Amino acid sequence: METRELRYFVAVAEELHFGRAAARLSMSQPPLSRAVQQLERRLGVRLLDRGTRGVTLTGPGAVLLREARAALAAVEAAERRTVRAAVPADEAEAPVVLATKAGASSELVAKLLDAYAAEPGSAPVDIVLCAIGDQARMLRDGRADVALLHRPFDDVAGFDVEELGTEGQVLVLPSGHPFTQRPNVSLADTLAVPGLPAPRWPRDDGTYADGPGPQVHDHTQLLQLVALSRTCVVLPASVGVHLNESLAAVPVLDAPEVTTLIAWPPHSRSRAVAGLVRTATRL
Amino acid sequence: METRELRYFVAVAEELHFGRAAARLSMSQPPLSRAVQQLERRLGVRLLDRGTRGVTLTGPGAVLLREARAALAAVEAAERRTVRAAVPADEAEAPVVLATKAGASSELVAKLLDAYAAEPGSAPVDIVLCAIGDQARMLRDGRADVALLHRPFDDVAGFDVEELGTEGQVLVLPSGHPFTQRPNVSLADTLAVPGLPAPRWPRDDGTYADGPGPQVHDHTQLLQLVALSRTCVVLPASVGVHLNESLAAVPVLDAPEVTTLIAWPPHSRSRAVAGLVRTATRL
DNA sequence: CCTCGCCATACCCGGCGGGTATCAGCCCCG
DNA sequence: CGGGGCTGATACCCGCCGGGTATGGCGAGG
Repeated sequence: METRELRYFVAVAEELHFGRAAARLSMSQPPLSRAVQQLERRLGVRLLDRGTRGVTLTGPGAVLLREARAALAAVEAAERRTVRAAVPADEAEAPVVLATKAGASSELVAKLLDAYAAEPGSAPVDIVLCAIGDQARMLRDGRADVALLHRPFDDVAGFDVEELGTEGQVLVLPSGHPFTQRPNVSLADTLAVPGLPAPRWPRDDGTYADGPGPQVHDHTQLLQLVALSRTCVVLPASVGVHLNESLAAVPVLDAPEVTTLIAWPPHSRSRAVAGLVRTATRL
Repeated sequence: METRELRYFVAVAEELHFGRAAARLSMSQPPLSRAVQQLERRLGVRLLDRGTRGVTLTGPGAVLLREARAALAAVEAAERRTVRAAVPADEAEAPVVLATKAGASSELVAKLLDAYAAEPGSAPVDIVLCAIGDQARMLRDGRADVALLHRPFDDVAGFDVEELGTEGQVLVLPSGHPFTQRPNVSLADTLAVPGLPAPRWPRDDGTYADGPGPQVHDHTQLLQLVALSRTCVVLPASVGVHLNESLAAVPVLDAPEVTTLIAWPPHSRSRAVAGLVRTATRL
């Protein structure tokens, strides 16, 4: 299988429409149809059910969609890491790229960067602030060398990780909301706070579930919407320390513990990544 | 980057010789040279140093070799898993493929298979006995669904794993060897047993290190060579229980503990794999 | 029953991947 | 010190295949 075929199939499987997929690929529809047919014939597997109203995935098609995304990410990672391994030859030092969630764990990041910079022989660190869920993608396709993730929210499958610490969660509300008088709440309470529907996060494919809550993709945006009494949200306790006066946090007693992890791609050989991980685990 | 280019580069990088690489790819040398040049030009990176006597890898070239192998394994896995997702539709049940080291942990495997078969709704299990180090490769490229590995020997990077247990290690000797009189030995003793050089295992690329010991690639072969007084070896204690009379085992006091793991590819969605893992952790 | 939307088919063309023949550098050896 | 025999690079040609346009078939909806 060539990566071109995988890209074509992924486009069709995501759009569920040959015409739109062809447009996305900047090509015309017939060669795309033909390429997918050839792929199906070569594998001996029907990947798509062609209805008269668009297309649906078969079971094997769904498997291939998932696997093809992973394979394409691996190919992209190969390309990026090769190119990045080449530039430092003439430049001063290869910076290591650390991906972290925008608006989360900022004091942890600051401490980590300070401690690592103090290490002898440490490399410069580029920080990339990601939208929610993007860190894993960046790590997978080679745009980042190392990332801070939060279990159970982020998908850590396929990475090497070290745990950095755990914390409880709090319900973040606009200040003045009746719940802010209470010493704590339960998870059940948080599911249906009167007047504040839960926000909707992007799914892996970038679309949003249906529902009343606002669509959000990063923490800054989210906290702003909470301050505007548009939504409320359960977050790790550490976000609570720096909330401004328009926001309040109430501990959620029975929420699952959140574990902050430092993650890196398997087989990473970078001395800088190793140093960063070692520093982080000693914090 | 197309997988074809990656396959070409990997062939050249492994052979370090365009002619042999071309032969391995069943093509002639000039198009192969051209393809690799195009790849280098497109990436803007020198991957190989062409000397008059063959070829050597540059730093970025070594990075690409490692990344390209992983990417190609991911593509192969995508293909295999897609095809395998298709057949069960008409067949009775999709068998789940369990890879395990030939000659190791046989009683653990037997217990696992019995326990899993007793579970309601369990799928048939195909056992694949691998040469040393092959389980990880089979798992990576989709030939196996789940594998039993041993840390720190096998490379578990990139898999999801559960620990099944740990054990010490023993030195396996031909019976009658003077060391068999001792209650135990130290790791230092095992490195230079008089007359019994350590065996040589295949490296990742299939070649062997230089040295006096015999070349081995699986446990059966290995134990036979020990019985013939050709070598001796440090192995997990569980192999000791069923040694025949021509072999003897002595505990190695300061050898690292060996952890038996059950491993599966990240994002595995198979109900059978999940059941097998659940059964294994309960043993 | 007609029409519209969607995917498949038919056909053509240009580029590129692959082949053969040959060149150019370097080491080794006589 | 010069030639032969490795090595990889270059030159050139050809056939296939990936891409384009035009059109057909077919089911859903009005």
